[in-house]
Amino acid sequence: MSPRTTEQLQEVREISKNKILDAALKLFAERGFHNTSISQITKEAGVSKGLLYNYFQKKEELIDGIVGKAMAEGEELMREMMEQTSPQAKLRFIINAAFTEITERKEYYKLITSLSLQLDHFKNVKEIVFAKYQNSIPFFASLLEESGVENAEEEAMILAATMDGIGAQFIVLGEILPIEKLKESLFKRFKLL
Amino acid sequence: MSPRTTEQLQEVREISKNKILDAALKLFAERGFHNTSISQITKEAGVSKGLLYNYFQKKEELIDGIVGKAMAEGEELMREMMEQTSPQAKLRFIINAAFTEITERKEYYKLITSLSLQLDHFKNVKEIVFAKYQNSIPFFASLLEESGVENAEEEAMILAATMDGIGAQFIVLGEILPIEKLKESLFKRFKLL
Amino acid sequence: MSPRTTEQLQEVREISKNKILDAALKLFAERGFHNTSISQITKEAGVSKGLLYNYFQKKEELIDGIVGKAMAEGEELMREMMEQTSPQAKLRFIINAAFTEITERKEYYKLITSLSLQLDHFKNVKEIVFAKYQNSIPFFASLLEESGVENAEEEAMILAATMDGIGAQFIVLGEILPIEKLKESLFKRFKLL
Amino acid sequence: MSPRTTEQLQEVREISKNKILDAALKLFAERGFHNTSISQITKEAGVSKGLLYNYFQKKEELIDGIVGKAMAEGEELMREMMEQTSPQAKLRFIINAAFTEITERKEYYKLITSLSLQLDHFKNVKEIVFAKYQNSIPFFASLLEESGVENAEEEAMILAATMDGIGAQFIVLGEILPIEKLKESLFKRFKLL
DNA sequence: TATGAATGAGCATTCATTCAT
DNA sequence: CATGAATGAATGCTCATTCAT
Repeated sequence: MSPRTTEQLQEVREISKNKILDAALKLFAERGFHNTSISQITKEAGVSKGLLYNYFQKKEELIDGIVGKAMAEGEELMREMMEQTSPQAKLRFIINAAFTEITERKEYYKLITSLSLQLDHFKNVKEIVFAKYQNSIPFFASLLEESGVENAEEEAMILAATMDGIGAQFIVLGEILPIEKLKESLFKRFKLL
Repeated sequence: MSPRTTEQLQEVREISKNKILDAALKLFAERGFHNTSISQITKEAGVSKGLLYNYFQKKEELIDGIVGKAMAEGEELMREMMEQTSPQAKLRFIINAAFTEITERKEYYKLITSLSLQLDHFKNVKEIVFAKYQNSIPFFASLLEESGVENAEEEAMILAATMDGIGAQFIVLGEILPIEKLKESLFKRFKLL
Repeated sequence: MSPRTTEQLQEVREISKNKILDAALKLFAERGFHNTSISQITKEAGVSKGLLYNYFQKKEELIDGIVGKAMAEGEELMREMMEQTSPQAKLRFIINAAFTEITERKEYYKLITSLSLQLDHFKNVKEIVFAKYQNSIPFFASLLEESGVENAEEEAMILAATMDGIGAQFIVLGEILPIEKLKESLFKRFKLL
Repeated sequence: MSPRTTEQLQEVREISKNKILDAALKLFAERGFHNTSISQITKEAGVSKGLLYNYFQKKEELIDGIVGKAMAEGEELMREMMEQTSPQAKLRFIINAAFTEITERKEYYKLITSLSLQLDHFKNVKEIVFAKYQNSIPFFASLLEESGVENAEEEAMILAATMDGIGAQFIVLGEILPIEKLKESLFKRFKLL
């Protein structure tokens, strides 16, 4: 009855949006974007269709939200990484985190990978990913350089590609891929042991 | 008066099947599997819906045909590679061929990559891909070993992952990725220059 | 401002469901199940295709609804019959009601008969019909027995079969069949005059 | 090479037509008219689609052929019956034959019954069935009369209806229906033992 | 007579999206 | 802010029918 304050409203909005986004993420990861209907999402979120369309004007827009969340999590990881002291420790931290992501949140990782391949259809996401890549490479390069690796920029790109490749192969091949062995290989190769 | 001979019929069928498969490949590559309708395929192929369903019982079955074609092309490439004399030349050939595929037939490569990520939905394809991987790695390993690379099996897996990763990144990033430089890096790294 | 109450919603749903069921019944009766399309039903009901599928998950499910209605009407008839005092009056009531149904709602009766013959395809309906038969025979038998008919169970079965047969023949032959004369015969035969 | 005579051609035509009709009958009986496709029929008959359409211009026309066969079988049965000497024996023969048909060729009987209900869609068949009924009743009546049954015409109609009803119920209820007992009842009722 | 490739209208069904309440 | 009934275009797929050979 009593009119809510702007902040309260804002908070309510945020809660609803998150319920929806969580549900969408879960279902997209489990079943893919095209095999998930808005109905399923609203049911999973315990929310009406109308409400979903209050916050997201098109199904595709949910993707923006999901990628936003993924990016935020990435930021958080970066912060944790910065607490490491040596460049080697930082690299180890990143690689470990990536491998954990790949193996422990396989479905989610698969979703993000699939979405990346269809970036043409998700314009908003595209620039975020581009920026991410162009920021990361120089940073990794500097870490590698500090670690004493030559041709650091090239090596950084190779490192990034190799990790993406391992991730992609793990999605496809699953346990056939000896992923722990591959991680050790990487550590050895970049003198991180 | 008399009906066509079995060979004539066979030929007619083959032509129609190929028209359909070519159209499907083109559209799937351009727009993705889910964003391509049967109507679009038959229109592109200049053929009726009914005819498509004479040859392919479900939309998914088109994938089998396409992957079959891709595999056949792969076989052909393998044969060409075997004409190279030294192991280094063979590896160079493979890597060059892969990079050519990635850059010159980007849309097709993207399709195959997308499909791979959805292997769960394309059971028939799955085993083909698994077999392919499990045959390739030992073969690459033997070539690397003959080239004087240590830990050849591990390195073969890393090489495969790196190339897949470069491919995936190229799909996403396009010309931003300095793909020629990466190729040179690989050649250097595996002593193939 | 506020969403509709549960009761309002329930009512709206019931109205729509009935519009659809009425249209389906009419068209199925006129043209048969297989010769009636969902489009025709929704057009007749003045409703969208989507709405029909909100309430009935498959075309076959419409049959359940229709049979449900028929059964409900049957129950109502049974109640009216029970108001008759003598067993003869009860039997007369049932036979009269059946003949009225056959002649005055011929198309509907034809539909129910057709559906019965295809019970294999309408599993839900099957058990209802089975139960109906197995309950009715003993009841008719007891009425006949009270009326002084010997071999009441056998006679009840014969009576039921004869009435079904008259109904079936009326569907096929129409006015050629001297249905009033047949009714009189039945009444005479079972001493109901 | 040598041109066939008119009779030979005629014979070939008859053989093909019969193969098709047999296949159609079998499949319609097993799966129903609407659930049987022309493709299935031609496959079952070992014949091409084109040939089928040489002989039958529409799917519906197959029904004419099937009913024709059924009628021919009926004629044959009538001939056999006429070999019986007493009217009682003739009636017993007919009733026995009908019960055998119902129980031993259930699917076929079901098909004929279903078709009868849809006579509106199979115009050609309609008049045949009408004629059949109008010829049969007086004949049965005369047999009953000779057997000493009163109100023979009425009783003949009741007998016909009862048998049709038993048939219909057997289709629906199957073994639940004590069909042997019903037959005995009929024999008793019409003094045929 | 006989074949089967080819057609395309038509069907059941799905689902993103809207809007009155 | 929140609801869910309602929409209808679009989809994958079927099948009676035609016709060049």
